[in-house]
Amino acid sequence: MTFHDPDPAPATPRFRDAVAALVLEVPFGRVIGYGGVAAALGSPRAARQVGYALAALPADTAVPWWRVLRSDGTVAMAGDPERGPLQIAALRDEGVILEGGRVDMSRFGWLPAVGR
DNA sequence: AAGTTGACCCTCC
DNA sequence: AGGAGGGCCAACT
Repeated sequence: MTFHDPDPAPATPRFRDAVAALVLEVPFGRVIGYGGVAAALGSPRAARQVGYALAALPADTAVPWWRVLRSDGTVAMAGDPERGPLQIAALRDEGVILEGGRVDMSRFGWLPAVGR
């Protein structure tokens, strides 16, 4: 008997996949912070990596990347002429209120395994 | 293999 | 309240 790979090395970065999987679980009308995703993945300090993972998502991804906001509840790429307004519009379309370009994380914030 | 980058976060002035 | 700097971890060149 040969020792086949007990754990097939992920050809693709595992963190990105984990981020995508988690964000994919964010319900409609809810948002989560980069730090929240990072903490859920076990690396509360890897908030930047979360943003980086979302940036690497394909354009046709099913991952609701627009539901991921900064810790302050502001849109990370609000300065982006393309995805900026697009993300804001998507959030408003889901019923998420942006007061002064800022979302109340205490209200719309969602955490996995906690729900509320 | 080492250095640089980055859709962030926290602390200090 | 606003602005600047350093720290972090993972991926890329």
